[in-house]
Amino acid sequence: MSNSNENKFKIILHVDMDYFFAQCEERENPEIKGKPVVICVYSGRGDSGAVSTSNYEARKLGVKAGIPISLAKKLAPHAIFLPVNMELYHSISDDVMEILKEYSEKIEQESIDEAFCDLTEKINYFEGAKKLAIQLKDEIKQKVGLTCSVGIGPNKLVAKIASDHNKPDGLTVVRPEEVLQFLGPLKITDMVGVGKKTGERLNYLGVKNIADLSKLTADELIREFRHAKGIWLKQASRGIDDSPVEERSGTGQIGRIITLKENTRDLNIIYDAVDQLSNDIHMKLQARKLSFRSISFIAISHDFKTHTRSHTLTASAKDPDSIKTYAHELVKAFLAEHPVDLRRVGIRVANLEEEKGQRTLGEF
DNA sequence: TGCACCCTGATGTT
DNA sequence: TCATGCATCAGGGTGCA
Repeated sequence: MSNSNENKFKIILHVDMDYFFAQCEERENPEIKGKPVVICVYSGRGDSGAVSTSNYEARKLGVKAGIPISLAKKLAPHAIFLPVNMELYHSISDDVMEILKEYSEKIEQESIDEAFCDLTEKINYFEGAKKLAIQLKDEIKQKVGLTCSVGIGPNKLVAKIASDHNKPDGLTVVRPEEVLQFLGPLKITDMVGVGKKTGERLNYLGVKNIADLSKLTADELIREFRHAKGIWLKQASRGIDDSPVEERSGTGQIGRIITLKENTRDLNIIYDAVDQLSNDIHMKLQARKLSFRSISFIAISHDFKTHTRSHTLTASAKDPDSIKTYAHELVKAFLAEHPVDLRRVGIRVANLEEEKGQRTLGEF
């Protein structure tokens, strides 16, 4: 079957590193392999915190991303508990992305451990793409020492669901004519973009799997989820997705959030924390030569409610003092309105702009 | 009235 | 049960031509 002369579908590959953070740690300390490994984000309140991710041995015991560390310790008392080491994971991620770039110029890094690769121009039939995927998996295994799961489909949506279909160390190829058959029996929460909340609402409508979802009319879905999401669900349920694989120009926002040592509304303690976050944000902006035009203060109160206060500047800024000054104003305004103790505080900058003077010659 | 932008909270994932 | 740290998105509000 030839694609080049018909050009009716694309060939998209999605790579998803298996239990990434935990696998990185296994590579660094081979002696922990085979034991349950739990990667933790500690909040700084003793053993309090949440599980970032875990390996399959730990998952079998019920230890999965997002659960409290205290619960993880009850479920898997003999597991290896390690703090996150983002520096290591970023460095390994860079190595994987370098390999991926050898397979296509068109790649889109989706997160630290996932990426899309558009093979349409490289290969014109799915069997060839499958051979490339086997080669890619092997190269990552040899050079980086980690396994990954790969999905291949006629678009990003299907490729991503396919990579998730058979893990770890899996390879799933979904040809255009197999899309409906592949998606139909899957749970609605297997669909990218359908999480717990949306899943519950769909369950309420009698939808159990993607085939059920595809039977609902666009009107019914729009009535429940409003226009944009309704249309998207209708299309996605039939495996339709036109979004291109494109290099991400970087994130649209940069944020940092921390948990305070104890719940408080003491201005000095909150200012100290906010200053520390502002310095971190400043360093991230500097590293990427960006300035910002809007800034938010994020407050999670003692009752775990999230609140935000934001401010948009008339001109962009980048210096640490500006971040701190605006952040302090937002903190004051928030506390004046909310008589609550805060558990976590965060700062986020958005409307990011390339620093002036960083333009390339081509733009002149 | 339509549009662009802003602010906020919900959501998804780890 | 106890509950991190990020990013993205959608909906409602507001101001302006």
